[in-house]
Amino acid sequence: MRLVIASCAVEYAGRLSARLDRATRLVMVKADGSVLIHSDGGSYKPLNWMSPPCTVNESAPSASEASAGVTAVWEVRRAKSDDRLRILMYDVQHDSRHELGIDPGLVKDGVEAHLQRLLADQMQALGPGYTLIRREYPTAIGPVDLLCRDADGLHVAVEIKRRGEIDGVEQLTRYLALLNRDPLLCASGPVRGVFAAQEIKPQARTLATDRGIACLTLDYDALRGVDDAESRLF
Amino acid sequence: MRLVIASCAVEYAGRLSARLDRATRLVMVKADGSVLIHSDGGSYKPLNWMSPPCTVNESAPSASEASAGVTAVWEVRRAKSDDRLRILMYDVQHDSRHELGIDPGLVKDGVEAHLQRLLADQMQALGPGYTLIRREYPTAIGPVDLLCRDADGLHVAVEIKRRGEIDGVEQLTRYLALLNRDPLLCASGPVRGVFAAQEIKPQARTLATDRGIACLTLDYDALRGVDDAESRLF
DNA sequence: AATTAGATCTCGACT
DNA sequence: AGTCGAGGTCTAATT
Repeated sequence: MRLVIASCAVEYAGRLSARLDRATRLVMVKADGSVLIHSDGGSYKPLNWMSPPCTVNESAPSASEASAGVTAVWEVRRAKSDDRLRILMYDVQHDSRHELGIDPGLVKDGVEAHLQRLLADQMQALGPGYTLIRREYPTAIGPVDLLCRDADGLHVAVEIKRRGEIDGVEQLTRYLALLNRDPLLCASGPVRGVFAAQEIKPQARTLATDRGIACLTLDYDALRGVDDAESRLF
Repeated sequence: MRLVIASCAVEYAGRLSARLDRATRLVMVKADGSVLIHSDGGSYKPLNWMSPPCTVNESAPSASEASAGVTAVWEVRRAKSDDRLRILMYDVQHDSRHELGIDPGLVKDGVEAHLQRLLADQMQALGPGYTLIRREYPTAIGPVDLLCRDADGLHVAVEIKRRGEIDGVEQLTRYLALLNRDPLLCASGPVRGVFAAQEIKPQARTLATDRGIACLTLDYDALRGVDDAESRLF
């Protein structure tokens, strides 16, 4: 990885055209040739960049560029497309190279799938007397996260989200409409819905309640803790 | 901006939990307190990060951490949420600080709005005899990009995209269905559709053609060139 | 402030 | 290889 702190101006031409007027920025060149131009604020998104695979070509400025103070011109071209990034370097304050090696990568945890697995293992979190029929119960419009039976023998469809928002409630509503047309499922009574999420937005909660859908806030750490404790018994 | 190249391990806890096992990476601390952890590949997205506003607290490792080779522990906390990023620093190969100042920011060009403006100014790009009725013609389901009349006096709805994909065709189809129920618009004949984009995906073109919607590939540079030439006349 | 739609989206999963 | 859906989405415009 090469790190350059320099006063620079940038032009990009690809899906759109964009330019950065002269200012001091970080220019990061990764081992795969990708280039990122960061300012000292904003978010994790660079001001401008070129995704790999691409090649960087460093050249001397033209006479007119040199007279304007440009000390080097970087041409970054993306392979297999005509995307182009032109960096005009003025004062270079810092320039260093570092060997990083390949990265083991990010290990994620706590995704929706994990919540589903944890909740499937811990039906008691839904209430006493719940039993799991199956995860990913198939319907014509997609799989229902969990299909269960409650203490009274009624079927319950559970939709699990990391963050419970209004479209999740809509999704569950569609499933329920479908499930309630299945005579096998609603023989003993209507199929109920439970909207389960780590965090449920007020709007989603209001809509769910209005539609007779119960809301359940999931405590991920508690679910995981119980699961760990149970697995330690063996 | 502070740039640190170090062997480090990272834990993140927030909407999800994630960790990075020990490896050499770039840790970037921006002036606004945000932290980005980059490997030597991937895209512009960091492996892990903390968005501003947040605070970085550097402390000494615990005895057990120190015995494992940890030289410093960075705790990054996001204000107004319990998001937490813990960075265990091992070998620090590089550590530098740089004053960047505020950035003038990216100036964009070529967005959908610009295409719309250019095409509205250059009705001839649609064909001979076209006249503009209005941009952003309002309907109950949203504004149509351009509503025009062709040489035969028939109304034409134009949907403009940078990249023409299938959902853009669906969008235009919905507009056309609505416009064709307006007796004022389809008095002289059915309202036609034109799907205009810098690049039209084969699937979108097939669907559009199948629905009797014409496709128009926009040459942004040509449109802009003509516009510039025209503005130079004044 | 809250909502919506676009993004040089990125990223992973699945077909 | 292409498509689809979600994202710690982010971002800007609009209500």
